Amino acid sequence: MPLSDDALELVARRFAVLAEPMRLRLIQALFEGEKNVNALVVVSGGSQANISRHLQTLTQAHVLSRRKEGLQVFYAIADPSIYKLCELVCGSLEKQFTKHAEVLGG
Amino acid sequence: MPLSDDALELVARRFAVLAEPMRLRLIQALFEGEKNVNALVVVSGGSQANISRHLQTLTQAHVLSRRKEGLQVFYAIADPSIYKLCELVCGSLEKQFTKHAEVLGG
DNA sequence: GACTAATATGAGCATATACGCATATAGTTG
DNA sequence: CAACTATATGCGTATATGCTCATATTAGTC
Repeated sequence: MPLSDDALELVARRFAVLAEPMRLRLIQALFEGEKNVNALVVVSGGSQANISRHLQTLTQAHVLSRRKEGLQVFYAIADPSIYKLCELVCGSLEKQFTKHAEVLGG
Repeated sequence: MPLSDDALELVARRFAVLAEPMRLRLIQALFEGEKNVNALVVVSGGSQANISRHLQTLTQAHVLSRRKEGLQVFYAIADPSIYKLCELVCGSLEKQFTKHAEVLGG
């Protein structure tokens, strides 16, 4: 059964949220566990403003969760499917390169 | 071990390729099996030019394969991980809505 | 070779969004 | 309340990309 137009839009938006290197870097950093904004700024190498915006995007998409504690805000992976998504894509890309290497190697 | 910047770019691009509703519609149509461009134009409801462009994007990303047969060009799913990717995202979105419904329902 | 059919592509436009800069808001401490 | 810290946001700009229209290319047919 095909997905409706609305469903396709949602799925597309979901992928779009994951389609930015900086956001992937943040997600990757959070694989280690919950972190506050400043820690994410440091580890990602981005500007505070930009990181804040990306975190907002990820949170609105329910990829991350947000927890306020005094002055700080802690973010964490909220959607466990993210782990498998990233694994799948990485695996697929690896296969692609392996094939490429085989072709190049003869 | 964190991914390199280059790897993150590749993963992001991979997600970006899947971040368009029209491309998802094409992929979904191809779940049934190989189809030529015209069939995809009809089923997707898009213009011939636009569909051709999207097919190019998907092929360059190695998501689809391309087979020429006379005047026609047949496209098919080349990367099997696409199935699981879509399943994962759909499942995750369903969970989100279920949760939402629970909250709304009390 | 002229004509037709199937697909691809060039050009231009409209929209989305990532980023930087500056500033606003929320919370803490003196 | 003033000063400070941590995070968020308004605004402008640059870039990317999806779409359309027209046309090019490729391949088959008479």
